[in-house]
Amino acid sequence: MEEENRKKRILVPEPALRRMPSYLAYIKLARKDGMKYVSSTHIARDMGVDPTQVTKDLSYTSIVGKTRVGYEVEPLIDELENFLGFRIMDEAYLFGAGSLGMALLHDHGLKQFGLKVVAAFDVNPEIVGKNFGGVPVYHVDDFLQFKEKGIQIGILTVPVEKAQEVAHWMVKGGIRAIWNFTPVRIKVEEDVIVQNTSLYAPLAVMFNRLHSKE
Amino acid sequence: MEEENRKKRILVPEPALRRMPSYLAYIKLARKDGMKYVSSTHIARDMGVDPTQVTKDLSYTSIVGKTRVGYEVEPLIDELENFLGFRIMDEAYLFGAGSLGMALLHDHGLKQFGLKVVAAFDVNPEIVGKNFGGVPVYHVDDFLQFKEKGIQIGILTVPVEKAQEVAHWMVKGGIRAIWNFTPVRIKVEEDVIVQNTSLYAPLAVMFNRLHSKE
DNA sequence: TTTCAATAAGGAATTAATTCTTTAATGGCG
DNA sequence: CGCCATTAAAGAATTAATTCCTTATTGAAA
Ligand SMILES: NC(=O)c1ccc[n+]([C@@H]2O[C@H](COP(=O)([O-])OP(=O)(O)OC[C@H]3O[C@@H](n4cnc5c(N)ncnc54)[C@H](O)[C@@H]3O)[C@@H](O)[C@H]2O)c1
Ligand SMILES: NC(=O)c1ccc[n+]([C@@H]2O[C@H](COP(=O)([O-])OP(=O)(O)OC[C@H]3O[C@@H](n4cnc5c(N)ncnc54)[C@H](O)[C@@H]3O)[C@@H](O)[C@H]2O)c1
Repeated sequence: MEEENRKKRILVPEPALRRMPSYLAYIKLARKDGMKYVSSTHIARDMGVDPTQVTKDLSYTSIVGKTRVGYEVEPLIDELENFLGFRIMDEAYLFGAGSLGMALLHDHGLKQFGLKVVAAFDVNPEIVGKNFGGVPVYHVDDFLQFKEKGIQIGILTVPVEKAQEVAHWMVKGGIRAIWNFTPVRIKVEEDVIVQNTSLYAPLAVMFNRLHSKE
Repeated sequence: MEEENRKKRILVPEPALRRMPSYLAYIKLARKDGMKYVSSTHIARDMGVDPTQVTKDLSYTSIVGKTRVGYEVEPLIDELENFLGFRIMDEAYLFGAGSLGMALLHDHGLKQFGLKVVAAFDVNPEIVGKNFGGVPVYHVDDFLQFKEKGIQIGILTVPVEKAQEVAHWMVKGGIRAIWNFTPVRIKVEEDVIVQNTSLYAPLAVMFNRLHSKE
């Protein structure tokens, strides 16, 4: 029983987690409009989703709503940001400081969501040794020396044909969670977390839906 | 019966569609390595997914595999690209030519996936009237004049507080599919396709999984 | 030639996610 | 004060997605 609990802990469903930032964004807009309470009904109506889904999603957090009025805006924002991990600043390494990697390096938004890139790794001699927005770029071969720093998150923005190899290297150097921007899915040890962010995957869905309308 | 068919046509599951580009990327790598055949077993092993899922996903296309050897690489790439709509060039308008919008405007990758941005719309007088990489920027107020062009796809990269309003405007001007990059979900007519691409949503999942490991 | 291991593919079973239903609470209105 | 409409929340029912199971096929090895 206990073993089961440890292995198959009840996780928050991934679809719910992925929707939560959209609630957060909505509620922040509501705050800007001076609203004190928001209800799942209103959230749902404005976002075009099912109201019980909003309720259920929010119930995974420790937020409790008030019957007849909904959720109090300020505490809801606090709780959501905490729950989603946007309030604790996690440090991360970036692998592959090319056009996408550089964009992320300069992206102010990341910090707002609790992620701070503290170093980048690349192979290109033109950028290794330099600094970009205060973030130093090292040669990827030297990465293992950074293992003791204990940083757990790695952003993968290398060319697709290097993705698997670099992912392996990342794990070897202590990375436990990989934010993968390459179009391929990488194979890593089972306990390493991978989140794929394929920019173009939504296009496949969009085209399919659009074209299947005749 | 027929009515039911029209309304609730059997669609390819969205999760399957979202995975397909990753198969495509993988198979292109295989081709580069000179492989003539790939099997779902190998794809699955290398990508760390279930082999029957690969088979089932590919079965939504018209591809047929060969027992004992797998799928022929060249036809599989052709069929996948066609099926995903990456071979037909769709034209699109971009709304909000800010930092993200500009990046997409200059993104060479888009064309590779069958999307061509032919015009952008903004309100900023500093960029309205100018050209960026051959793409003219018009004032968003003038958008309705473009309706007759019949372009169906719109990319939404305006500030979050303008998202709903601009989305409405897009639909009014004939847009039938919105690629939404803002963190909020927008509400539009039921027959308008929306694909949300929230860059930071995967972070929520990653943090949750990482932190729930104690 | 025969056997065997690897495979696709269809359908069944299972699991996950969403939507529906019911209940209880309560603020606002008459 | 008493009703009513609105809401959260828990659990049931439904639907969607994934994984498992079975079958038939076939290239390669013995
Ligand atoms: N550019 C985009 O808009 C975009 C969008 C979506 C996805 N992607 C994906 O992101 C990845 C990177 O794209 P990009 O456009 O930035 O490519 P890029 O070529 O501009 O950048 C890749 C970087 O990785 C570095 N690199 C190569 N081998 C390396 C190694 N072994 N270790 C560390 N670094 C290494 C290169 O030196 C380069 O700086 C690709 O897989 C691409 O498919 C890019
Ligand atoms: N920059 C990023 O890396 C990033 C990443 C993920 C998501 N986003 C989201 O994408 C959106 C845009 O981000 P950004 O960083 O490019 O912002 P930005 O402020 O740089 O750009 C927004 C652009 O929209 C224009 N605009 C404003 N009102 C408009 C209107 N009514 N019609 C047309 N255009 C209008 C502005 O003039 C500006 O050019 C935001 O919602 C943001 O949350 C941005």
